[in-house]
Amino acid sequence: MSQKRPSTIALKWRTHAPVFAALGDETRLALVVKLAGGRPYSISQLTQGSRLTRQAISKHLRVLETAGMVQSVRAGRENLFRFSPRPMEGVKEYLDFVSQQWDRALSRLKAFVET
Amino acid sequence: MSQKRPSTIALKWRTHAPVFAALGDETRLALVVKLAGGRPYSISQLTQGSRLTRQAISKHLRVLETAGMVQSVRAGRENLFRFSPRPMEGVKEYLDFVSQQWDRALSRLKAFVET
DNA sequence: ACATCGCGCAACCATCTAGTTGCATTTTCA
DNA sequence: TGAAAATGCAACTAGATGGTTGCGCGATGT
Repeated sequence: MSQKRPSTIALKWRTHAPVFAALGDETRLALVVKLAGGRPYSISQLTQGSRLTRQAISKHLRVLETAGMVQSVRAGRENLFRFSPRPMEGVKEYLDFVSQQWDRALSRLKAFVET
Repeated sequence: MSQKRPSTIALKWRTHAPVFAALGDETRLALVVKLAGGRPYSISQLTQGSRLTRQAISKHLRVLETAGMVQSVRAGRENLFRFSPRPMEGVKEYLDFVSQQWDRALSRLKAFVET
């Protein structure tokens, strides 16, 4: 948890923003949660229980795939999608970085007030 | 080991998705990082150094504000914005939850393979 | 062999979004 | 008092986004 990852993180919103954007849709967020359960699902399976069309789900999966959060493998006539954790880890690091920034700012403020 | 707790977290993408969406834009992500530095900024100050219009920045700040990530206070003729950490904390929790789900899935898979 | 399942492609549509410009309003300060 | 600064409000545009429907095609199972 305490890896010293310096300023390489700071200016990478160019790579992180698409991941956040991919998570910014309720449908996609639900898909991510389901796939993070470990089991791969086909498009039709993921469509089951959602009142959306198969095409809609398919499009959402494409978005997640281009964001790198999901990988697809063709298995016969069906296309299996499985979760891919790396982008989310990157995004978590980023949020931790911002939180740290904020916490340090508060500490400085507190130190200043107490003088 | 299956805690029946997670329903408090699991089904909250309805509240988390807007925060992710707010972070899903490069401009807004940059604004968040800047404001997380601790110091409050006015709209004009935040516009400085960005090739966007003041109105564009203003709109982005509105988006961040309705997502709860930023709070504004009127100070004379200028409007000061400061970072608000709670939504980001919630989102971090959520990502941790998904990661845990994934890690446990991997553990189960490993245990299964090793039998 | 053939019906069916799962999928991709394409067109189409409505709405949202990011951005602009123009103008009005309030606050500051010389 | 009056100019300039900081903001708000409104209208508008181009392009992205989320969703649908229709059709065609390769894989599957009986």
